[in-house]
Amino acid sequence: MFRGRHDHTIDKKGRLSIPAGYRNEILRRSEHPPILTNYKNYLALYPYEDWQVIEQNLMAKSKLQPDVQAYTRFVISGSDECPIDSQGRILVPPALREHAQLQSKVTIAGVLDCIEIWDTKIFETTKLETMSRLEEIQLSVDSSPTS
Amino acid sequence: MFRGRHDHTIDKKGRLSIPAGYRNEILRRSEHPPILTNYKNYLALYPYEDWQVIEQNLMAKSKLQPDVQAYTRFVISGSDECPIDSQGRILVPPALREHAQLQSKVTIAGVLDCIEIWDTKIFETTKLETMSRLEEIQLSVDSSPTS
DNA sequence: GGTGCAAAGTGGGTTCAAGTGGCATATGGT
DNA sequence: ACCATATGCCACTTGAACCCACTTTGCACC
Repeated sequence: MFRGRHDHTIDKKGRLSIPAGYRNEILRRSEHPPILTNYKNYLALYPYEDWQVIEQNLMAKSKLQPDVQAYTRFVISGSDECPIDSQGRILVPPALREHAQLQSKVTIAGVLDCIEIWDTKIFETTKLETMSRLEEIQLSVDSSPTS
Repeated sequence: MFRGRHDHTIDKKGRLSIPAGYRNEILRRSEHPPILTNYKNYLALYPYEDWQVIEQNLMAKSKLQPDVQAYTRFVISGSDECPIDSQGRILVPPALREHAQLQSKVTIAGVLDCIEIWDTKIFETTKLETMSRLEEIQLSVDSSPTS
């Protein structure tokens, strides 16, 4: 399980060091390099096996649904293997860097089964937005279906 | 069960000693280090097993629901393992220290299944606010559902 | 009631590892 | 063959884990 928040910096070459704890957890879970993918305005890093579950869930959906097609295209075409180098860093591809607007200050957030990578400013504003609607969100979560 | 209130000080390194009684209770309940997490404007420390129940509930929810994502991100990225050191202290991570505005004077409150950690000033004003609406709050509690 | 002891809370200093930037070497394309 | 880019490697800095020491408080025993 991934938890916690770490504020790191991404260098001009797009290298980003993964917090040591997460790193060990990723290596422990799978031999394969983890997968980095895009979401709305952030990136997410999955241990390989966990990512496969996501792919299979998408494959199980009807491909005739336009929204399924669009979502699958978005998520899968925006994903890539991201091997961790000997210094514990990943190289974030330019396209993903631009997608998430990563410049220098980056916030790395553990979210149970994956690690999210945000521009720090965007993360902060998103957090404030969540906090301002917290009671409403809690009720919504409480009544939401299980997967 | 955790009860009572203790006023402690958090030092410049972010170390905070846990009242001896709570400490023993935490160690009695689990081998694993407890989990510290953020709420609206304070922190909460859970024995590991109790925290796992919270995580399991979140994991069971559909990850495609935006509100589930937002809530999970807020709660889990705002949480961390907080091992108790040999002097009975925890180290509060910088992000959490800032979140709860902990500077020096800290109030530690036992609240049944967890321990809450507040900036003393904020705790006091919140307490006054609660007292001023006490009858109203009592009625609301009385009519609220059991989980 | 006073004294001594033990436990709890607080502070400082040292060591070691994690994170970061820069340099050097390899690689690939023109 | 040369240049540009990417990858691997090294060194510096900062912060966390650990250890030790001091102060205060509560309790027990004289």
